[in-house]
Amino acid sequence: MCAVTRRDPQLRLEIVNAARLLITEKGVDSTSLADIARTVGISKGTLFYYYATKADLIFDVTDQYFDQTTRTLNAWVDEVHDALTANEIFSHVFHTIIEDELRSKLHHYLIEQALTENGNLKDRFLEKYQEWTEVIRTGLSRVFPANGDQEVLAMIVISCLDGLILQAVLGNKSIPIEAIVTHLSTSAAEK
Amino acid sequence: MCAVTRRDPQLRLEIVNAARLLITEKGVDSTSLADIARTVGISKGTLFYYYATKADLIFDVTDQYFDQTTRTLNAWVDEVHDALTANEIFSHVFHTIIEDELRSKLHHYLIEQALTENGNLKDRFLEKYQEWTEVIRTGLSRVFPANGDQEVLAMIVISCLDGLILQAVLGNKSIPIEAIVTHLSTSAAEK
Amino acid sequence: MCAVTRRDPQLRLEIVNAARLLITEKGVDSTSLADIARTVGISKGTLFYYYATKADLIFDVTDQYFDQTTRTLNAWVDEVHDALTANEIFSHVFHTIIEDELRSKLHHYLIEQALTENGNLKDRFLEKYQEWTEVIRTGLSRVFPANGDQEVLAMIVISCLDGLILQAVLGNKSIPIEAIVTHLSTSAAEK
Amino acid sequence: MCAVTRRDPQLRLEIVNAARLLITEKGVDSTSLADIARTVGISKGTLFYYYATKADLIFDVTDQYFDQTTRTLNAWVDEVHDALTANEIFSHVFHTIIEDELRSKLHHYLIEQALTENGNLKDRFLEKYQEWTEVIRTGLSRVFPANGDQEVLAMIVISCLDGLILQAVLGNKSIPIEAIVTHLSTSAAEK
DNA sequence: GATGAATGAGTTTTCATTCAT
DNA sequence: AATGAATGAAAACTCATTCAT
Repeated sequence: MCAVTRRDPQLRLEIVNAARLLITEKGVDSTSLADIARTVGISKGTLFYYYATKADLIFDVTDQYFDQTTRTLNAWVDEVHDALTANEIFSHVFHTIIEDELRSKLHHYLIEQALTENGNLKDRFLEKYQEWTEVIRTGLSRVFPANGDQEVLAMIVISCLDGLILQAVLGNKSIPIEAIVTHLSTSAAEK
Repeated sequence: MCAVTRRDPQLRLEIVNAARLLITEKGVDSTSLADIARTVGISKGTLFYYYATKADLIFDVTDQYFDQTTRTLNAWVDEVHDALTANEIFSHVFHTIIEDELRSKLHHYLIEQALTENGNLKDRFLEKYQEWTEVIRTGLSRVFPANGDQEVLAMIVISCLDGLILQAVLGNKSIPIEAIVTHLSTSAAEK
Repeated sequence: MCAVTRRDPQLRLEIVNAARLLITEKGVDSTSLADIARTVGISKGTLFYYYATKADLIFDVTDQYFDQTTRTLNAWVDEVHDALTANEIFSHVFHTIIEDELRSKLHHYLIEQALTENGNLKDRFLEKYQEWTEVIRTGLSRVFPANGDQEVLAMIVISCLDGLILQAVLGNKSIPIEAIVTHLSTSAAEK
Repeated sequence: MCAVTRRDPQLRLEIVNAARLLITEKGVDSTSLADIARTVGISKGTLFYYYATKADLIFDVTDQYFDQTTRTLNAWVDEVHDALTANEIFSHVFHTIIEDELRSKLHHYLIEQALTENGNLKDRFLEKYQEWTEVIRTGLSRVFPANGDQEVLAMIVISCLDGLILQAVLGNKSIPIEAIVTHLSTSAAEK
């Protein structure tokens, strides 16, 4: 109607949600625009009207994923307070992330897309990784005040998570999350 | 007739190498059999003569990758001896792995393929991860004898490596490898 | 949106007709989708838009053939009345069917396809044969009322027709249709 | 070795047998030369050495089939003597032919091939059909001496057989062979 | 005589994108 | 704004045939 709401934002959201759903199930390459259109219940023509190329749509899916991940991380950090031990926090975060198979798959499918495409998806991912590392660092600073190594520890935490996610997605059912968490939180405290 | 000389092994190797090269550059899905044939300098028919399906070819590429990775890991562990500190060993391994961008890309492209395909690639990856974890654990047991946490530490090391590789592949040029290595080897020693 | 007008029915019909024509000329296996698309004057992509697989298209060609055959048989039976002798009816039917070379070729090509493919084409053919036999039996019951052998005679008629069609398609120009018809109708009357 | 036995006749026979076997199972089009070579245990090169084209091989398969069929028919006719009734003979022949599913399939696959190819297979089939009709006529003349209609009856018998074979191959399990045979032999006798 | 590596023209199928309505 | 019919370029795969050894 008006210039601001060009292209019904509600439908736009539905498209992105459907795309994310299908990508999560099958990966970017195996998800066709016809699939997405069918899932939303619109025609391919309409889909094209909202997203001129598949890359544009993936862009928005990624954006949505980035925002959600960042919000989740921030929510965790906000919840950190004195009553919780480092071990408890780590344990909660590791379990939640590693056991969310759908999210993990999407994560890797989008990274794969970033590596393959020639656009700026790689840069956007890098930027996000820095942002997420910073959020984690902030959280760590509340648990272990006055410890110089927080940035390094944040990177270790994020890397470990990514690596464990990968194994979880591959089907590793016996990841010793508790032991890993204990090791990491102990080493953090001893610093 | 003779099973050993069936289908010129030299050409077979060339095909796998070309496939690995192209996959490393563009990913599995974006690498067509025509691309591979053209790179090797053979016809698509000949490629089919050597590999009846794309999956067969990917299988061998993966096999080759698995073998090389395992050999590299074993070589490192064999080199571990008293004169080296844990820090030195970790540093060497992390630098070598993280900075090998080609290998890292291939690693992720193959994992992506494992997640998407319906075959047994996931199982093969899982098996390899267990094997690699065990190799690392053996190495750690030489550096930190009589330490019960070696298995967990091995998983942390591998996960960290995977996570850092991912960021490296995405283009993160400022990974504080030394600091991370120091943190990990210190925490390992303190246990 | 509307199910009825989905995919221009006119073009759909043109495709089936072209497919039937080409199959009649060359058989199912020797008729490529590219041939059909070229004959209709559309792209292979458009052909796919109307028929996602070759099997789907063959299905419709077969359906059309079944319907036409059944209609023709029913029309004949409807025309049976007292003024006609059994010999006249048989003669008309045998001449019409045996001399329609195109129809006969299509018949055998489709049966061949039924024998080779793993789908349900065999079952559909069997069902149709039962239906056709029943139609013939109904016709016979009008010519030879109160004769218990009508079912057997119907099978003999259909089998004879199939066998003669086969020879006609192979090029036998001297099938003694009249003599055969006389023999069959006489034997039927004598029962 | 010598000019007469060029190309080991034994191997040639093995090739034809293997080809017939595979064609009987899957049809001509779905049987590749590689399949045949593999079944015989020779290379595709050797196969090509014996049969320069696939058509040549099919030619010999057909020849063999023609010879066997003619021999079988002749054997039946030779066995006809006074002690047997027409009904007994018909019954034996119909059962034997209709229930030999493999032979029936081969029969239709080869006819299909005759209709499709541009060679002289059609003519050869026609010739054989005339020969077979003549053999049957000879047999009938022993059972029903001094009956002018033997040629027509022979055609009816052959056509009926072809038609019934077709339905048998399609999977019709309830062909009333006895009733059909009785009808045919009675009508023959009444003439 | 026999081999099997190599080929290329062919097949069916897929799908992002375009565009007239 | 929305549609869906149409496209073309590409994909993986098949296989009869050729030919150097």
